[in-house]
Amino acid sequence: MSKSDLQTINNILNRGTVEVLVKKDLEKKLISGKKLNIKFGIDPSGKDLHIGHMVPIRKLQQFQSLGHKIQLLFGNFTGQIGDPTGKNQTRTIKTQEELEANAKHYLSQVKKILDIKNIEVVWNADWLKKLNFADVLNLASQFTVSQMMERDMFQERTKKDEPVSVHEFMYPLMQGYDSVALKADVEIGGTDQTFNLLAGRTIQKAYGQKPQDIITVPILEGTDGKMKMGKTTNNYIGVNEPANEMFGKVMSVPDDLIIRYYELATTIPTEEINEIKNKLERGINPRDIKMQLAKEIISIYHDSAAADIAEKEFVQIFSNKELPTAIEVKKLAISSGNIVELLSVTGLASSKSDARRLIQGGGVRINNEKIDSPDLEISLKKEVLIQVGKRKFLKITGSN
RNA sequence: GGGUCGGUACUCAAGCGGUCAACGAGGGCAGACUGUAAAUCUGCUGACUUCGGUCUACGAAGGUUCAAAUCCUUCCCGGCCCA
Repeated sequence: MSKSDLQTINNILNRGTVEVLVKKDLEKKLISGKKLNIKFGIDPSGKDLHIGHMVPIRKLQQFQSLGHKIQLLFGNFTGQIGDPTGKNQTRTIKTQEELEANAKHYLSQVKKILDIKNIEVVWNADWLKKLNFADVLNLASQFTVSQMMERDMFQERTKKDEPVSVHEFMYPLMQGYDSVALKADVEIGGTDQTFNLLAGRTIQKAYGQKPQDIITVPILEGTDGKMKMGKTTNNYIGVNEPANEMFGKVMSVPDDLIIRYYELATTIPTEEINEIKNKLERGINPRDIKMQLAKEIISIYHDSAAADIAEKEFVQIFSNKELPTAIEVKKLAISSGNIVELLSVTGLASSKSDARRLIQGGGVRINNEKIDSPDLEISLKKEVLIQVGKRKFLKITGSN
């Protein structure tokens, strides 16, 4: 076993993990060099991923680099029920084509980190839909109601007088049975998955298998630094976002999250991160460190050239308060128009009322001059530059 | 099945016949300051408007009333307690 392999094993077990159960067991397995089945479950809803989603993916990549088998499991069966982690909405059943498109979309995003040619993609409906009621009862008999209710989320919901449906108890059973079907040696998930991951161990034992080890990884906080990264909270950095967007978003992350982002969202070695930590403690401007971080992240999802350009652009717009190099140009089929109308049709404001509010709040500039009247008529004979807030720029030209 | 409490905007949460597009808080957006950090301060936060208003919204559908988020009826959904 090479030195770098040992390094990777150390990373697997210690970097960016919350819990590793059973750590000694897993360590032994890893050092033995035996090929392991590494399971990771995905909800096939076809969403766009953000760098928070990539935290466990990065962990998978570490396993992959040691030659272990990555089993990406699309929960097309479980997806119909919905993990109680989210809101208890009845999911619409998706067609086969939709599911496949979603999986493709998913893989196209994780391939920036994972070698997707070398993974096994599986669908849990393949085995779950074959189970009959007796099988389900057998699975259910592995747990007591109190054990189920121990799950923190159920506790919370009960405390808040929110409903918990019986079928939600089935979710960990199914996920656990998935581990049986895959003969998983290790399963990875966010800390919110701990219960489900542990259920896998119980159920594997019931089926006479050696229980999987589990690794839980942190849920990355979003750019607001408070809530977990997500689309609904609008605090995410999407992996498919343009480099400039990424740069700005990383810069808006609160200072005290810099190290966490380094640990969870980059491949910078731990020793270097410690150096950065030292620098911060010695009072270096966190802004400069954050710029490094932004470039680091962009290099992963774009490349280092794009990262440099994004940095220049950022300095230009926000430090020097100059215009961006490239501004989108929109052509309209009119020769002039009311400013409120223009803001609304170009999407710079979500409605005419919104446009009026923005103008009254002093957030709109035309050709670099602040305007204050919503009745302004704008001639489009020449190209007009509209700026809304600090970061929305648009050039409009008319029909003649 | 019985009892009881409840369902209000992105979230929490007031309001309990007119002054309610709906108090307040959080979030969001914009402005000042700044490092697009934090903290702080200010304004805005349903849509349309000839800026007079108009329309749509307080679980759903009906009804009472000049007037309903507020009262009545039925229905749907949920919590808790009892069985």
